[in-house]
Amino acid sequence: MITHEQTMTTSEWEVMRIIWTLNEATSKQIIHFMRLKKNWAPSTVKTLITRLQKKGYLTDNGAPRDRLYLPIISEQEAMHHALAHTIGAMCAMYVGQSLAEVLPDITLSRDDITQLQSVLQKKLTQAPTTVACDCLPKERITHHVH
Amino acid sequence: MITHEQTMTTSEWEVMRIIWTLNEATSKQIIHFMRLKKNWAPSTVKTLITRLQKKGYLTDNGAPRDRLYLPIISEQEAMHHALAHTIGAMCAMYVGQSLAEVLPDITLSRDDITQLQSVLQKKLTQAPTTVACDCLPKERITHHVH
DNA sequence: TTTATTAATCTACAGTTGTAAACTAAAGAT
DNA sequence: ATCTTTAGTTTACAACTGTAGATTAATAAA
Repeated sequence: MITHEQTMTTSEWEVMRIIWTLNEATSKQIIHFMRLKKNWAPSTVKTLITRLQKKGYLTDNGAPRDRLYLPIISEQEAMHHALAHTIGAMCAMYVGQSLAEVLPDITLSRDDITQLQSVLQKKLTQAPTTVACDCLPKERITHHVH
Repeated sequence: MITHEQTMTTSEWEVMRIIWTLNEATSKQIIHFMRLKKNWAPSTVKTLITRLQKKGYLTDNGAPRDRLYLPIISEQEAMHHALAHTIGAMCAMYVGQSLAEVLPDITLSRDDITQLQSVLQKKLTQAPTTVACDCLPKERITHHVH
């Protein structure tokens, strides 16, 4: 099987959150927090770190010991991608509704809200009346000549 | 390894979109559309259908042939879950910003936008000034008595 | 410098996913 | 009633994930 797009798994994501928040971290720190969060064994964390490096999400400062691991992609970038990816896989017709359903359960700051409102306001002028379902691929109609 | 939560994979999701849109479908129809969308072999689609049934996302009308497959969960429900799941795994502090970044690239109808705006307006009164990062688990501080 | 400690690498292994061929059982055609 | 065509069931298999023990290589301690 040819692997297409390299995505972060949920476990890997958890590890990245620690590192993003600390800006850089030793395996010891990561292990510490992941034990608190998920009660993972140290080796589990090590494995995840290695995989994240292979996937190109993480580097390190090359120290032979007490090495520091550093994110290659920022948390905001990663979040942007993840969100765009999730939404991109969905039926365009229901995306707006879905967002409206999910929003009430999300904690947003006053500034977030005004920011979002302004973005929406800008979109309003260009907004179409309806959004069509895009779940079925276009049937390329063949004209049967006879 | 004990499997925790049963999630739909992206490939399974593609299959579900077809069925959701047709309301119910024969394997023939699904195979047809998945060939157009992904150029999958018929058996591939069959496998996915079986897995979706095992995971409880799909049933069928029991016919021994030309069987109809029916979704157990609605597209909107599934989308709601997926979106909540993605957002739930993210740093609370940046969710608002991420949404604001992604919104411009999303097609929303005029109604969607006003709907979203009204939801946001309602949230505004209760909204906090800031949202803290929740990437690190709470360190339970132990008081060392000596 | 020998030893104990700890960090990093290697190996492991079952379950999931992407991808599909082979086989079997209905139903339609002859 | 037999053959052909489909639809459904089994089997396959490599890559990816979750989860972690075993081994080796640096350091710190004795």
